[in-house]
Amino acid sequence: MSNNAFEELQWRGLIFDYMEGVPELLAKEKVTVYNGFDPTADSLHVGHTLPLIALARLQRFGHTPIAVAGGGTGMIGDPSGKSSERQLLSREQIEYNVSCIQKQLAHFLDFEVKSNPATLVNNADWLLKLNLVDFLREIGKHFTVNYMLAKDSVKSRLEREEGISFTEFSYMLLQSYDFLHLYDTFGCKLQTGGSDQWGNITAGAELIRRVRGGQAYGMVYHLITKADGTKFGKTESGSVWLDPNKTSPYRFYQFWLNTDDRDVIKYLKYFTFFTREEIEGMEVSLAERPEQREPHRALARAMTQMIHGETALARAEQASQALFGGELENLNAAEIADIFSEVPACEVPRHQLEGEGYPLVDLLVTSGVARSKGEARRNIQEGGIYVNNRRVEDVNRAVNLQDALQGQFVVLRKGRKNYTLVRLLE
RNA sequence: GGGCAGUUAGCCAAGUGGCCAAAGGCGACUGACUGUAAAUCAGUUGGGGACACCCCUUCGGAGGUUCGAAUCCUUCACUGCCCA
Repeated sequence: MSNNAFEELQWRGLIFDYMEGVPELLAKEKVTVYNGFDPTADSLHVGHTLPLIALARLQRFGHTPIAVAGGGTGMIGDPSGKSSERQLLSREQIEYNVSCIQKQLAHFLDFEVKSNPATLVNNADWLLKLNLVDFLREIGKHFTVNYMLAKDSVKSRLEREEGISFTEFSYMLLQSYDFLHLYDTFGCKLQTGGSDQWGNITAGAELIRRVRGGQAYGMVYHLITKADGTKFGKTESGSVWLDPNKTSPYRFYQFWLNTDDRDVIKYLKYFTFFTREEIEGMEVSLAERPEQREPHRALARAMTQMIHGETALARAEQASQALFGGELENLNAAEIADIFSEVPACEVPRHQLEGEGYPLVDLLVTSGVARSKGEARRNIQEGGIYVNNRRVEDVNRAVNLQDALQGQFVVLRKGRKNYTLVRLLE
């Protein structure tokens, strides 16, 4: 670990831009720093963890973190980084989302430490109380429309035909007000965020300077990019969430394990607490023994443990080994049930497999492996379907009781790594 | 309220009376090669079937013209832009 927070974030490649004076501030003072999180869904996803972990890093250097759930700003919608106007969420939905993500936010920070305990707040607590006329007089007066129009988030939308609503246009005022409020209440002097937040953050610092004559700072992180140009944090089945009910620990583990070689070292720096020496060691391993995928494994292990804990990690690893190792016949019923607990499953009455058995094409559809019989048939013809890890050659194959592992399960697989467990019911 | 433009498959986008289950691109799926990577190459991508052949449904909704409509007409809805 470096001996100063800024250097630490710097060598990890996190910092995209910062206001003048930030390195000195972080070196000399114990700073109260905040980062906001939008309640656009009922769970955070992997992308959110970057600024969140960064907040935890800052706390380890003695700074005091504040995580802000955007229960108030979420009512408006941040235009930053969005190419079109967003649908407003209902108030109930936002409140529910806030309650969900607050639990997740709390997981990363230390609230017990005496010297610099973390704080968790919801900006609905102060924003919803605002009175429009007062707000326009006290806050709005400090911003010129010219200034606001010059912000990237607004400018890019003005260039498009559909424009930007007054609602979203006003967003930066609310976020600026947040900063001011936290400055007044907690002495918060630094705001962090993704690089798309630069405009909102500088607006807040500007407001503090004008209203209080105070000096506040901003620092933004790189948006996470992928070498193949696709969006980080998405898989074929959607976003990778922190909530285990939305993304199972097994899938979560697999998400990290499948990281592109070109990105893996970057992610280790971004997301994990491995030291510089450890990461440099993995860089060597990647160059010399790429097929071992040591860095990928380390990344997947660290992230799964951090988010889901030791037990879930052990299960995810065990499942991964069994699934990609192949030998299913040697497992007992309890092991199968355990390993495949992470994998999509369906239930089928045992009697359907009696005699001739259940046509595989139909089983693929009822189990959700294929969306239609045509697709199922195609998948088999292409050689992409496996029953108990054995490739199926015959489109007309049926699955019968002889295929049942331990008399209770049938394991379907599509392609290299899409497993589904069929459970037989009495 | 007025004028104009638009609404085609997961997305973008061609098609403007039959040869249209609908070009092309992206995405996605499968295979080969591999390291559960990348790149590359090949195939597939509305549904159903007795599956190299047939049937059904789909081009914003409803109705109509026609032997025949994604394509023409009427009407409704929605979206965008401009004017008030």
